[in-house]
Amino acid sequence: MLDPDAVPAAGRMPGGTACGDALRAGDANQRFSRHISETLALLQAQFMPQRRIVHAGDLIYQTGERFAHLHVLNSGFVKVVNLSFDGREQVVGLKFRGDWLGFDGIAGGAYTCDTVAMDTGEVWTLRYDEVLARCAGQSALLRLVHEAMSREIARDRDSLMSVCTLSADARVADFLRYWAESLAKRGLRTDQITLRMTRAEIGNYLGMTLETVSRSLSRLARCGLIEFVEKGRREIRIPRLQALADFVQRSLTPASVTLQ
Amino acid sequence: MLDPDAVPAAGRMPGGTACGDALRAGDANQRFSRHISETLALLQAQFMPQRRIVHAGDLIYQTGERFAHLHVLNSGFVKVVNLSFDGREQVVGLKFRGDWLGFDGIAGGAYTCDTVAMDTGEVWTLRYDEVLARCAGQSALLRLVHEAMSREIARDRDSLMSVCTLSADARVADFLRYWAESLAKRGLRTDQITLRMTRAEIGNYLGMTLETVSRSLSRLARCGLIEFVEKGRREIRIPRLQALADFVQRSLTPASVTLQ
DNA sequence: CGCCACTTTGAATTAGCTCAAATTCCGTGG
DNA sequence: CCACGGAATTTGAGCTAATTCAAAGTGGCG
Repeated sequence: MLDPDAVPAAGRMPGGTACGDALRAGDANQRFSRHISETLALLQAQFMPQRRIVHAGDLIYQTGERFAHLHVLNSGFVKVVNLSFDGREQVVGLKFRGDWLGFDGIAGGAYTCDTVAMDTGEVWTLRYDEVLARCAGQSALLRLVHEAMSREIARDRDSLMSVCTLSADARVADFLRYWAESLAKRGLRTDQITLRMTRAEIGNYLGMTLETVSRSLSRLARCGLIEFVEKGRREIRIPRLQALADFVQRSLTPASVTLQ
Repeated sequence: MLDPDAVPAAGRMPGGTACGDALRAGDANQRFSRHISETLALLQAQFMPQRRIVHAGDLIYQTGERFAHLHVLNSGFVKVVNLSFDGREQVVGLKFRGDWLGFDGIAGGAYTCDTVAMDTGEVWTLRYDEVLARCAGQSALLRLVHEAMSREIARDRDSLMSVCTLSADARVADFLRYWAESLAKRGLRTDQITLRMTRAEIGNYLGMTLETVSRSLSRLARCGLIEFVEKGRREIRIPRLQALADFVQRSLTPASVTLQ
């Protein structure tokens, strides 16, 4: 039987204690949260963006649609879905408050994916030509846009690494960890998260079947890394976020400990 | 036994003939090739970039290194490798002439991956602050940089989709198709390509083992989709690029035809 | 209340992995 | 020029993680 508490602070930074890491992470999250708020404030002041309330299932933009606008998520959750012309659908990204949408359309003049709201939220829409024009005068804005694109590139690579190197259980654990971390960066609680996706969507995003997602979640719950909040299995408690991260680590050591 | 010629023009655009598609693709490639040349000319004129010759194995920049420069590949081939702190290595991208390197470093002030030359080539290095400064005055440059980032985002998503939705054989076929297409876009011949990567590197990039890559290549060769140019199995002939693309399509239809 | 979408779990199957051995290629030094 | 050694590749055989197929179970909502 696996004891998730056995390896409490799997050594990342040689000198750092688990507590120290947590504090530092907390600082970083606060900084990021402030960064988001400042970004939104700046955009609001500069652009008077068109605001739109979206509900679960609403399309924000669509593959093939002519690109003319960038969007910023002020609240809610969005999934990014790539469609191949042969009919494959692939969830390729998740977006949270403060994230930008639509960069994919810049190069070809048309969006290359669908973006779908997974919950009620507010999307701000900016004309790209206006963004470009103001970037010229305002280096702060320019930096901000570049940083957003850069983050997206780095995040996409992490996704690929996760899919390519982790087992199904570890991928699901890492997905939950990522989701919780994204909430933490926005100043939200992370001990309890509400998945806005079905098992099928999660599986699609992680490159596995919905049954495997379900089994992995059950295994993670069985050994106490997560708990299902009664009634509805979309609500998940994460008693110790670090334990999830540790599990991902352990799952790829040679002397691999597995869930049971 | 699979006959790859059985489905010569698997319907993509309803009204398009295979020939028409090829011509249109040819046009697009020429446009892109010109676009690259113009980009390089513009950068050369604007920045007098520092030029550096790299050889196979040379590191262009490294994970953790302070970010201050963007790079543009003037010639050669580069792989982008993500390193996780727990020691995993993941090839997350391939770069060709005209591609930019280093966007990942913008957000955090430090590069988040290694970039390694796979062949002799020339890298141009630009100071990021200088790029920013000139972007302010020159909308053409600004557009250009944004387009490069946008392309990278779109491409990364395609990678993820490929890994998540395709079988091993299809993934290898799609990898070869992508490589050939990248050459085509740069005005190079695509009927014969020299892989600059070992089976292990390809497998890492595609999320499979080196043995599986080898087996898939053998299968693709057995049914005539590719041919090994004698002496050394790095050189691969692709008699009909479209046949490779068709194979990827067919491999995911319900009535799936498989290699033998 | 009953339908429908989602989820869980089991059993059988399989694609891809691991381990192992043989082969080929290529650079190096005699 | 050829022999040697290490790295890369190929191929086979057995195994296993994840898939597929199937059958319940659960919850939300009209």
